[in-house]
Amino acid sequence: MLVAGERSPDVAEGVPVRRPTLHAVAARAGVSKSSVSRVINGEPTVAPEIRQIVMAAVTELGYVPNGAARNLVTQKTNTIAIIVSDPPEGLASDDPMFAMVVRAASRELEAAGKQVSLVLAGSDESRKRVEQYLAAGHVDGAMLVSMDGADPLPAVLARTGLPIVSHGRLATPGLMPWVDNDNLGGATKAVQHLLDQGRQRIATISGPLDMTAAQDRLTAYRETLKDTGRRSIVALGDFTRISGAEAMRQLLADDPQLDAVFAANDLMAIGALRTLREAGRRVPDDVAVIGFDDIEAALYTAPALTTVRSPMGEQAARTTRLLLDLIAHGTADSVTLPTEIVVRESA
Amino acid sequence: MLVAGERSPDVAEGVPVRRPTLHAVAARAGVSKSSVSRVINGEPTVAPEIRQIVMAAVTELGYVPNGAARNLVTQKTNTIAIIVSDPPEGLASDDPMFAMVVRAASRELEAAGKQVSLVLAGSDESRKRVEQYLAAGHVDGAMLVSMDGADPLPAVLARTGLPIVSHGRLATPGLMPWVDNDNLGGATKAVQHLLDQGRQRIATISGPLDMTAAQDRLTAYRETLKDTGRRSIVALGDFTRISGAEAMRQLLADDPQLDAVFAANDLMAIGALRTLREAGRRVPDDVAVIGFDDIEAALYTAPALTTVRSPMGEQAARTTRLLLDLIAHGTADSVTLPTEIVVRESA
DNA sequence: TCAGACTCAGGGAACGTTCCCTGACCCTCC
DNA sequence: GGAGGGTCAGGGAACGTTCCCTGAGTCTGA
Repeated sequence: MLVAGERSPDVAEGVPVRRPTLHAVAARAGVSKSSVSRVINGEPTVAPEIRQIVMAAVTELGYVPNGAARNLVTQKTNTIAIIVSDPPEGLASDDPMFAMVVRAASRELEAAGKQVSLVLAGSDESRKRVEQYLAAGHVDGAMLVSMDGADPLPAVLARTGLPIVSHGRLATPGLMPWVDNDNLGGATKAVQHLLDQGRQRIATISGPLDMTAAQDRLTAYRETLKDTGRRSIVALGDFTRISGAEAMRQLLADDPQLDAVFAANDLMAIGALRTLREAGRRVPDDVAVIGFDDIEAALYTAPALTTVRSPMGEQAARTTRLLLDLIAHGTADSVTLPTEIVVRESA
Repeated sequence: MLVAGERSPDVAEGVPVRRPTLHAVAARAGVSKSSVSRVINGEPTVAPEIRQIVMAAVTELGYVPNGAARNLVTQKTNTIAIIVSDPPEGLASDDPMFAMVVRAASRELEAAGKQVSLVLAGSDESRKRVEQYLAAGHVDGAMLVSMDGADPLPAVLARTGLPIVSHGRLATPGLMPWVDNDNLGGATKAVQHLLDQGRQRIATISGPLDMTAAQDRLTAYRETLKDTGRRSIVALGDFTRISGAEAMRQLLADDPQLDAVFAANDLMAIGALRTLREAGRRVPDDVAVIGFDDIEAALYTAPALTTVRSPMGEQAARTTRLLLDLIAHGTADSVTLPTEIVVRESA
């Protein structure tokens, strides 16, 4: 019942309503706040009848423990930061990798009862903020996503002493555990597939070379070709569709006779496909195209894209579990996941 | 200088190092913690020399204020929740909308000095957790993304009294402010474009009808066609590529004579394109295809997709600012953003 | 029957801030 | 010269939990 002048705790009208505290529940139930705390936290050493009385008071008042107070006293937050290096405005903002990774990691963390704090590390000042944020004890651990080699952030964050892992191997080894794909193996398979088809002039569209994934894929391309005495034909992209389209134009200008392209990711392969279509080259008859990642869109290109499957969702999930392990046991081992080739129409 | 036996505060080796507190800084600087607090928070009523001494102690000790303690006493967290309804495992996990919206919103929040808490609301139990999470005072406000009409979450959360806004209009009006596209207008333009081309049998692939965006787009399709005396040909999708491909198959079976399709989003249009190609229909000669959203991938289909541009990034940014307004002023007005048609090759 | 162990509730000190309030000190002006 | 006002530092009470410790009460076994 509401007495005149009282406010229903459910209704907020402008004035913020103070939520009930442990103390209020204790008073309502006629027990100490220690007992209420014990009930809330499911401790066994509490009499069934008291538990029942307390539970009744809890539901009656709609009590929910205050997070900040809890965090303060327990010195943990139950929160994990996902730190994504944010490209300058506009670049690859619909990146399927972002969606897959963030989503898969969030699911895994949710399942482990952790909350997710998403941090975009873009400008230099925001990097400073990230460091402060972690140091402020807002999170129990962090997961780095798609850091490039030039980025000082991993080293800085590693020094905080907080448990941190990386999604993808870092340029600087030993800083923290990571989970990566077998980029070397996957790219080798891709190029080998083109060779097996009898392709003679095999070009590649590389990713940004400050990222280890791009480096590895380029290295494997070069090594594999070298063994056959063929020369490398390389154009540089940045993992976006448009950079793939542009790089393909350049490749066609550099070597009009090329008959195959290995793009370091599917997005760039999709861009390359468009350029080839505009240039009147048939795929795969005139030019074979192979990508990397096997994103869902690869199934819907015309022709459907042959590519290397890298299990992005699983990589994210494994990275998450790696972090949880690190938090729980203080140690965790890096993992490399296998990749496999998926042959469709484009090569 | 480190005395033997001491630990550098920078280095953590197994044992977690306690970070310095306000108290420690005060002791180091030889002032009270009140003064340190004032310096940290940039209050003007502090003598320059004291400020300097304190700042020196702060940098020397590497002090960063503890977030939990701050949140506890100030009753605010500087954190905003982005609550995304998470589809059952696997469904549209590379959704470009997810990436765009989360990214744009995060950028805007970052710029406003807010932290982002990403919450995936999937199963029923996780919904319960979301409610508890908000009630626990972990965030100052929340933004709902792509809630379907059947979802009880918006109503439940609205009752917490916390400032909440919705990205996209909700099925239940009046619950909270929102920012939406002009779906009605955009879909009308799309269908009108097909009519203007002289298309006779215009079908549509609808989105999931428990979402207002899908409803609006379908309604506009129906209304626009009704005026011309044509009959509606509708297949149901769920906004994913594969559902678009499947729906297209069904449409072709239902009416082999159709000469145009309006897909309620680009992803489904992309799926439809594939089915049409497999069925040997030429686009746009035999069948015109038009999508909705103008995602980046629409530029890379063959043929390039004609579509309706809905400014997803701006919608997310506006939704974010709406929330910040709501928090600051206690009130905010819903917004509808204009849409425009983008004519490419497919229609 | 009584000591000792065991069970379980309550009191109260932390956790690390912010912020109100008091009061020291200096300056100005009558 | 002293009252009054203004500036600015320090003390300490919150904020809402957890968790250690004490102690009341019950049970067991000699």
